Amino acid sequence: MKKTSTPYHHGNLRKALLEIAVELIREKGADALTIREVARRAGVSHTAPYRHFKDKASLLAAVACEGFEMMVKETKERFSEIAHDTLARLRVCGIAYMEFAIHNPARYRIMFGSGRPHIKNSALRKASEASFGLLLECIKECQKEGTARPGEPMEMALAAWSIVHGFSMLFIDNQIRENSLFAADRKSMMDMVVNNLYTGFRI
Amino acid sequence: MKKTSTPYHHGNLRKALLEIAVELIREKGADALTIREVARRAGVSHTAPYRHFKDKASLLAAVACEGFEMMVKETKERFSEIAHDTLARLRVCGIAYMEFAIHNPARYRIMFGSGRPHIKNSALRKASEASFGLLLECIKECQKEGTARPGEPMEMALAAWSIVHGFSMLFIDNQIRENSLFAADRKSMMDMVVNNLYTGFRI
DNA sequence: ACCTGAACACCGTTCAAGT
DNA sequence: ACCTGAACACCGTTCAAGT
Repeated sequence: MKKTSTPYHHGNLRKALLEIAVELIREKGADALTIREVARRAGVSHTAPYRHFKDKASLLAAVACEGFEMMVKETKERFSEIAHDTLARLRVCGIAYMEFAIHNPARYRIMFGSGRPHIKNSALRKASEASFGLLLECIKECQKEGTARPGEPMEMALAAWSIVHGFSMLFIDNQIRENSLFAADRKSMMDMVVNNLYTGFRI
Repeated sequence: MKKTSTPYHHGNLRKALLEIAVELIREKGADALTIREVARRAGVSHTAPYRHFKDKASLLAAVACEGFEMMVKETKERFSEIAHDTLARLRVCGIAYMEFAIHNPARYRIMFGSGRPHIKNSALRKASEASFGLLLECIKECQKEGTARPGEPMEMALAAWSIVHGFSMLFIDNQIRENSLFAADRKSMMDMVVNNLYTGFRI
């Protein structure tokens, strides 16, 4: 009756822990993410997670890392669905970013979590830079084709990142929705954001 | 030897607790903000704070509230220092916002803290709306004078808020500085942000 | 009114010990 | 290798009791 994986060993505890962590945050908020509760749900002792993650911060870093990878993947999928139009791609870059944040608020908050204790995690850094790189490339392509004004691409990417990140944060923290000052729905608010960045305030 | 305030009663515990809370976050990060540690530093039992704040979230809400009031005050002070130039005021609105965030990162993070548990606090909401109102008025004035393009002011204010909030968050979470992709200093990065919003990406 | 101390039900982390 | 249980030093919150 012995298989390669026994009932005693959990098989893929690491993966299970990550899934449970996200579940937990989604269900009960960031404060409910407790290493002991994750272990409980996994049916494992509260010290078992320490075999897979150095500490709580490392668990959070892993969740964040997955998040950036998901974001990049989703954005690329959208790219392949549209014609090769540089401006459309730039727009998709922003929209996909905000939609990811809004659809995965718990995870997104961890990705940019307070006090960034886990930023020195190198896998996480690499994943986050890949996401930024996508944006940067889009801007450069637009400039090459003449659909965006000339200018330092890095500066423009920073502005673009700021606006989509700012909107996402404000939205998921209910700083916008509950204000009731904004009548518009999600979709049109996201359009507003990218349109305003493209058009600017100048006359 | 009896004065109006005895050594037994603390006098102004509430105020002291708020100050200590900010100190604590600045020194040791958000995780170190513990109601027990605040009480310890105030030289008071760990349950005394509950006389002044319903729970930890209420303490945080009070800290956040003070923050918005400080931000509005600082922005208005800058207004009075410059000529009455609508566009300059709009710019100052953004710069003052980002500078407040960067100079008070701990407090700023609480103001937009994860999971907004205290947003239903009405004093906090009022203070935050006052800050947004300032921005909204600036935009309307610019439109009246023809220094900003026409358009729904609310939408434009949301875009402006998003970009300065996004930049502030990215900066204080070291998502920008440690990237080392950006050679620029604080001051010129903030200029970049407002310039990009004003100019836009269009040709 | 304002403050205290004990108590309760939790945490994260460590470490010797088990299979 | 992987997991457990007890232990340590903490939390937030409640509540009867003191001045």
